[in-house]
Amino acid sequence: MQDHGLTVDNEARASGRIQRANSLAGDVYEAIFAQLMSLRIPPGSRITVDNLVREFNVSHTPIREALGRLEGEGLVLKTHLIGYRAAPQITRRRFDELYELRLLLEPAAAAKAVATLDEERLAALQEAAGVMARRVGKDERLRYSNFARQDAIFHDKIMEFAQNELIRETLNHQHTHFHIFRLMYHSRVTEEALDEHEAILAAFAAGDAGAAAKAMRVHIENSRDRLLPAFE
Amino acid sequence: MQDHGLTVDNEARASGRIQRANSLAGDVYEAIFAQLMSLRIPPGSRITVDNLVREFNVSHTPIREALGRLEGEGLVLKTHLIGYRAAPQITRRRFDELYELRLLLEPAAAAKAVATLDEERLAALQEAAGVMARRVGKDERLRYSNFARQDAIFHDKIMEFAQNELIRETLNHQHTHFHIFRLMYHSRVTEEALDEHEAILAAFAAGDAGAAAKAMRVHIENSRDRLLPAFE
DNA sequence: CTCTATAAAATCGTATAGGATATAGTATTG
DNA sequence: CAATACTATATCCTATACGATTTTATAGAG
Repeated sequence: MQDHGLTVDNEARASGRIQRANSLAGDVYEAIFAQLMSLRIPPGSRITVDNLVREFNVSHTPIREALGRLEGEGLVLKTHLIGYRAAPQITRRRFDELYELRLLLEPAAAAKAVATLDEERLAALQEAAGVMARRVGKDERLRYSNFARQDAIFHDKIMEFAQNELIRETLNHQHTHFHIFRLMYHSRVTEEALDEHEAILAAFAAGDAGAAAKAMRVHIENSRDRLLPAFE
Repeated sequence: MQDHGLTVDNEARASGRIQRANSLAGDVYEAIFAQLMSLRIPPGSRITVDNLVREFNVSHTPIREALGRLEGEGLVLKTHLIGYRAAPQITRRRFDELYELRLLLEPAAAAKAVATLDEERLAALQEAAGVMARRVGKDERLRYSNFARQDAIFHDKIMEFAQNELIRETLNHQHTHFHIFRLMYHSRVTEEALDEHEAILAAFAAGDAGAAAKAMRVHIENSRDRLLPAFE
């Protein structure tokens, strides 16, 4: 048994659960994915198999398989006899397209989610909205990172309640690219974003589908406008 | 040089174009993809690496890489120590979700496309609408296959004119799954579908965005209802 | 005859070595 | 100094071996 730096699941073995350890290829996939999401591999940079072989202490085979999978997800590009590289940073055009997509899907989802809400779900949304974490600011960078994560959860929870897994997956997939973009130009936490989340919550609490859709639309449009300066 | 059965590009060599032959992994990917799309590998069936090794006369490495890519695209699933298998047939739930997604995106795209139309584009749509090929029926199965292809082109062209590549890619990606579903329960060509295409065309020709959106919505809803019996 | 347990076969996952080709940098030559 | 040739590096692909796991076949017990 070789010692590669990837996470191993000892818990599964210990707790008598079904023993189906992850494949090495799967672990490698997650490791590279994490590096892409954390910008340790910046957009557009080259990714060589040999470097990963040295870094993870793992053979070529699982690495190629993992890179293939990342290619299929569009997070990594491949050129024959050149090699792999991280997907380039999002363009202005792509940015606009993404927000157009979000505006078509998320307000409708918000409206649809209203019908499925109960006490418990509302509470879950309330927590995810990040209203609590509002004034926990010390390290600006860390604070932003928390905000980004909570924002993602909030939107995803709404998608979950809207009961369309396909749309939810589609948006989550796009979110990975968006996440990287947002980290590159990591801004500060905007109080407005939290206010907008509260506005959406209020519409949910009131059970007003139309208001929920509108609040979501306003939120997304404002979000877009807040990020737009990154392209200048 | 080994002799595997995969397509090689002699044209590139002949025509003095930039010489960048596909990688073997790329060829293998396309070969497997084609087999999935043509049902030679039916939904849910196992895909063993060794079988592909024998079939293509290619070593493990490029095959694993190609399978990884297909996994990333969701066309193939992998279970550790069990192996790969083709993605299962679409469920009723997924079917509904897909049509909900289409209804959110395609009518809006149709409306948006209207503004970009000119003579040339209208003609392209007219051709793709399949009005011409209406009465070219002999072999029912072949005829349906033609219809399916033309239908896909028609919808994609509209997405192209709507100028949102992200949405276009998203729908195209889903279409691969849909295509497989439709082939499994391959029905007959419905004259109604062609009528609906003409209705969309008429709205386009009139430059009426609202009517285009509505015609598209009606078309998608009818398409859904026509396929629904497959689940009973 | 059915069920269980063991053994054999098939498949997957991993690792390693090496040949072929393309790119890039360096050195040599005109 | 410029152009060409060569070397080093990196990549892709192949081949092969072996361990681990699952599946299948077979034999024995109830």
